[in-house]
Amino acid sequence: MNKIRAIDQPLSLTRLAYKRLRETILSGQLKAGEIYNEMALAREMGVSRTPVREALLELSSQGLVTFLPRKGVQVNYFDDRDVEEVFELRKLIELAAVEKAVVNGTAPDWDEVEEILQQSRRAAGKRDLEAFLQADRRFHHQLVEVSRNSRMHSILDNLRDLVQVMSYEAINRVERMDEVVSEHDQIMRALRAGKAIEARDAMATHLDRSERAVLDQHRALMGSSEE
Amino acid sequence: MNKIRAIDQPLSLTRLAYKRLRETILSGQLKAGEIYNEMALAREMGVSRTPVREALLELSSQGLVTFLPRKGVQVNYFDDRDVEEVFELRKLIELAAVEKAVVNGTAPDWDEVEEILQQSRRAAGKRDLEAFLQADRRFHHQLVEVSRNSRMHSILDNLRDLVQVMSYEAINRVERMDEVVSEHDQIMRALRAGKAIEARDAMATHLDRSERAVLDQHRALMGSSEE
DNA sequence: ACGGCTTCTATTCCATGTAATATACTGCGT
DNA sequence: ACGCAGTATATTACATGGAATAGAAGCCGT
Repeated sequence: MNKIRAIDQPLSLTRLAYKRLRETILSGQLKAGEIYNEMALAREMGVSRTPVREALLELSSQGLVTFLPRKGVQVNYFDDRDVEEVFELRKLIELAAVEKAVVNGTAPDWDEVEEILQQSRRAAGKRDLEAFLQADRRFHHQLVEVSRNSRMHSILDNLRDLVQVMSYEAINRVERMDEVVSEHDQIMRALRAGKAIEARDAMATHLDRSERAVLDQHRALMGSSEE
Repeated sequence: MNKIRAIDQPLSLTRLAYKRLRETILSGQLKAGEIYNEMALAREMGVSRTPVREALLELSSQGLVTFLPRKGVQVNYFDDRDVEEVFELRKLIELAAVEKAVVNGTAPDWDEVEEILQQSRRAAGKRDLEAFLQADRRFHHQLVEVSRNSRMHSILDNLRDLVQVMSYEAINRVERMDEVVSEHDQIMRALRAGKAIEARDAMATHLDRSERAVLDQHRALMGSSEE
């Protein structure tokens, strides 16, 4: 052990504030485009301004909020161009990841992914959006996991956050949940069969469809989110 | 204009502290592995602890420093695995970027890149490391620029920072400077000729060689940077 | 001499105070 | 009624104060 990686910072108010703020943004409780102020946020969570500000700083460098100098902190909103940029990156990373996964993956890895797939299938059956999103996230997460590149991993996590705020309710359409499950299934089958090209193609199809779903929703809401 | 992007934050002490700290790290003035403390850094640059801390927070989320809870802030050091991770990502991004560049690039774009190449050639001739690094950076920067994905851009900037601290003096070997110029030349020629595959291959070769140069230097210094 | 306990110190982490500033509002003059 | 100036207010950006804690150093007993 000659390397000190990000040490556990078990409970720090900054860390806590970060987690809570991120969740409230991802869940849509803090609305995109709205401007909030540090003091109010701090009061609401019962800590001082400092840890809240530090948490917001981190969220800012992840592209979730923007500091508006003497006005407050704005939860970012996204246009079509943003969606395209994010999905372009996801394709780069995740397509490469599945190809690597075919080489690196072992049976236990596949069993793990299979288990996650089961969870998302159950969640889709119960129409449990929260659980579904979580399982969906873990599925993609796990595939990048086997490619063993921690930086790729954290970039992807960030991109997933962006996708989630870009489209909190896009996936809510019931058909899409089932579609996603079946698309994941196809990826999984190709992976187990060791077919790199097929796996890659299946992932590409999946990401393209997800992108389209997000874009369609954006268009549907057009005009309502203008400032 | 319906989109407020990162507003200019013209002069803020935090921004200023960030720039200065980043530069001192990239230039090796703050040494990898060493632990510094906020107050001393703040005193040295004549501001209070707050802006310095906020700057360090940002550097931390970019992976340049690590907060060690009651000890100080450590400038990150990197092992072979880190080098591999970073270059794996660079390849993903930059190879895709050159392919897109062939499609998107216009004559003015190529002229701009050519101009940058000239600068790096001159810098290499004069053995001016500082100027060379800057031109080298601009070269890669410009190629990603034409792919018009701002997020890809900022990720690449971050990766370049990491490469620079991983190997401040690696490129110092005079042969490598000349090699780099010639490798860039080859990429450039393929781009102008509109040959996507060749451009991609040339970039792949370039990145592979750069990675090797960094790894070689790491191996050469083996043992001296152990803690 | 050495191990364990205690004290001290350095440093972050969090809280709060202060000043600058952009925006909104109010009132007056025309 | 409308525009403009002046003022008030809300909010950050920055500074500083206070508390907790991890690690080092010293001390005592054996």
